[in-house]
Amino acid sequence: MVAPNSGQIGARRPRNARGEGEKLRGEIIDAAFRVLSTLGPDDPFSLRSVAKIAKIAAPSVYIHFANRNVLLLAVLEKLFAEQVVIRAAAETEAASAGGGPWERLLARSFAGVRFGLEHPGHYKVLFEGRVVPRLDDPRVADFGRPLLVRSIELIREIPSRPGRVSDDPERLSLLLWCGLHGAVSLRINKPTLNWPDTIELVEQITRAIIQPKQPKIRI
Amino acid sequence: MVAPNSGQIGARRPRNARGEGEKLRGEIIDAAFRVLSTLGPDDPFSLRSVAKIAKIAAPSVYIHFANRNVLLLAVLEKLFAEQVVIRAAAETEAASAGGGPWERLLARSFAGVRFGLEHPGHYKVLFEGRVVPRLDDPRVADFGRPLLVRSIELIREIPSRPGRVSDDPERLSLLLWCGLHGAVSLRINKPTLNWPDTIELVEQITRAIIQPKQPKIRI
DNA sequence: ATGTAAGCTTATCTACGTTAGCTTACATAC
DNA sequence: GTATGTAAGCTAACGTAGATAAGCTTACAT
Repeated sequence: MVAPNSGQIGARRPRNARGEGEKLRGEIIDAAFRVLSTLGPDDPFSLRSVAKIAKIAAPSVYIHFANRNVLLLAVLEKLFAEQVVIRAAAETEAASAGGGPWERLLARSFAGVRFGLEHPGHYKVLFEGRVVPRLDDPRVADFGRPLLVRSIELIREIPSRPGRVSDDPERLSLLLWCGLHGAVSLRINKPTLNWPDTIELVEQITRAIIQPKQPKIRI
Repeated sequence: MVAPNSGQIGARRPRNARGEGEKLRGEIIDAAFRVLSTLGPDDPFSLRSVAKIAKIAAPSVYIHFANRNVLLLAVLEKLFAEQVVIRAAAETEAASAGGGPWERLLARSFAGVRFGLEHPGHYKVLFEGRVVPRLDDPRVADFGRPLLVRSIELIREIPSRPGRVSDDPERLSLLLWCGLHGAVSLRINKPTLNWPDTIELVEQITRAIIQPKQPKIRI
């Protein structure tokens, strides 16, 4: 007879009460979430590592998810939903501190960048196509698009100096995303470059693209 | 008895002549190069796939490379060296067409971006940390830094309008890299966004960061 | 004819996704 | 209070793929 929870040293996880089996579903998603956050830049995402974190046997994942890809899709949804919340919270905070559209946009930008630097594993999954579910679920391609929408609205409200490279808020928002994403991605992937302070970096990128009338910043 | 070149359908590769065994080394690197270029965003880079492309048996790789990581390092070196050449060629072309520093910088930017869009597999290896050799070779961290140096020099020579977000050419070059890298990376990873023409994208990003006196562009 | 360079086969150990079917313990019925 | 159905999660096993070690085969230069 082999020890339970094959391959583990730790304690067996207490079984959920009868009728509460669905709890495990959430615990598995949480475990997958944690696995993704600690994944090296080139490590595979395995179901078995998820099971280990969740302290369950690998096949128990199949009780709640048809296969690895379905689990992955669920985690991706959670990750993107979290992004929406994080940025909205940052914007709300800036607004309640009296910030106008420029300050709010900056707050959103900074929140996104800070998240990426603090959670490179998740950032890579979200925006670098790291760990893709091999499903042709149409949702996958459009995850993340909502993040752009709010940015367009804010840009529309920001009074600008002359010298913007485009008059189209949608274009500006795309350019801004390019700059910010590039900053996070490069900083993660080329950490030995001569990186300035994050706030300064975000402000310079956002200012270069948006060219707001406002002069300096706090946040 | 099993067929030679285990697992292959194709013909056996002609053996190198005596004394020319080193040729295989180059062929293996080339094969690895090709494997990387066709790798999906989340596929593992395997020695066996390299061997298959090189039409040799997997263990034959060990004749020339101590292990998978050493091979990877060799391919990375080749990839980065190629980048230097590609950009230098673009700059030279712009220069011989009478371009000044602004046109040369744009040419370099465009060459880098176009490369990324045409070779996303390689781009991800170069700049997104996709497939990392698990070696603490100090060279790995600093691969790519030389690409920045030339950009700094050019920026120093470009007359600018007022309104730059920084006076420091080194900083500007970093910001520019962020913008361009972000554009390539996002375009690869979020292809369903509303992407403009590549030249326009590159020009807008470069112009926003550098704020050159020059008005419009051709290339 | 033979030594040796060039590349091959075989084999081992590890890890993965996934299937099949088993164990355990609680809630209810008697 | 004992039996039992079933929910919850487990073990065992299969087939695939990977990195790598050990040693074998083949054909050319001498």
